[in-house]
Amino acid sequence: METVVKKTRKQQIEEKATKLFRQKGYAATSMRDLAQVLGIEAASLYSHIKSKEEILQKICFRMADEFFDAWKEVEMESGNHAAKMEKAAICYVKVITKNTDASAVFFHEWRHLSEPYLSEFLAMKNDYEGRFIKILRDGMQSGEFHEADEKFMMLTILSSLNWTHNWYKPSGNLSPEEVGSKLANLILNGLKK
Amino acid sequence: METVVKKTRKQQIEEKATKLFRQKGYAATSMRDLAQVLGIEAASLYSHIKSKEEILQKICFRMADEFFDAWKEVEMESGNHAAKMEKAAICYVKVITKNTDASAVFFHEWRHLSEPYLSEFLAMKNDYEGRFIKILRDGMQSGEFHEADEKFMMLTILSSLNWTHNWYKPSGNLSPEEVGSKLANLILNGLKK
DNA sequence: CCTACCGATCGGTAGG
DNA sequence: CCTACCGATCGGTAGG
Repeated sequence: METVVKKTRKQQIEEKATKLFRQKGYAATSMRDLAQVLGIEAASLYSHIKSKEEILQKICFRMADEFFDAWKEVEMESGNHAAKMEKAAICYVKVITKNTDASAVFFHEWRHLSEPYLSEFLAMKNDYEGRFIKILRDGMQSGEFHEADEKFMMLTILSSLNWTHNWYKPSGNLSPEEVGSKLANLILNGLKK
Repeated sequence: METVVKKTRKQQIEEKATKLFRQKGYAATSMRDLAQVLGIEAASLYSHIKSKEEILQKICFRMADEFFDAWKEVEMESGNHAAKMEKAAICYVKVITKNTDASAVFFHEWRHLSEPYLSEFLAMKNDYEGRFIKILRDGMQSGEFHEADEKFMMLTILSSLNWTHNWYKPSGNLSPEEVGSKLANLILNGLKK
């Protein structure tokens, strides 16, 4: 049923590297490990990529791009702040669940980026966190949300959303939308009846 | 005001290693890095420790022990399930905030443990998660909590609690108890008024 | 705790 | 994409 897309060697390298970086961590994954998975010699990798770190950069910045793309949909949400937060959670979780391997690398291995990529990455992260904070602040000002420390709230919410990369199984019975919606519901309404 | 405790060389090694493992990751930290921070030669480390991994084992299992110790206090809580969950959150967060460096290593670097330590570690993690699930299940059965997937709830709650290692500053104006209590409140009652 | 050193492995290049 | 190889660095040991 799926359209078979011919993958370039470079795409194959990035895909296998993503899996390995997730499993073993970036630093503990050698180019020889990667080559072996692809059935070629380590030296041959360098016909397609410039360096080990280049692969990490691709993974991290592609994920960042996807998160920013997803936000466009959030901006179209015209409901109240709770609806905006739910929409943000759903869009965010959709990006994560679409590629849990790349997400894991994105969340855990970015610190191995060298400058200036590291600074750029952190700036993007900060920007994104600010967007969540804005929803929280607006919702508090309008009286819709409880008053509380915005940053504390943002960190707590994002940690719940981020963690989905670690347990979401595309083969399970929850769609990305359902996961995002359920998470938003728990965050907004709480556990207690 | 603090009591000055004489630290053994071994303790100093473990302390500095914890900081480095957190900053750079376990795999990317070399024994020469560690020796340099201590002002000695890398070879000299081996008079005090058996191997690099032994340090990681100590960090991970000491944290695990502290989490289990903390649970004893949770068991003494005799209130309703919401009170039990709050108590569990507070005790858990207290352990994390007491040592954010070791917690970061505990949460991120355990996968570099070799067998049989890895299996033992995962078994303990599973045990601990089960304790949270039990509170959730009991609270649902008693009608105190909303019905929902227990595992999903547990993962969401724990991810919020775990993430405190990443932003808690002992120098800030929130005590560990306050952080745990606020997190529990957000989880139990939600963001919405 | 040091000097001296080990074999293994690392990311990457030259040249085909 | 391969063979052949580079200098650097790794965790760790021997012997003092």
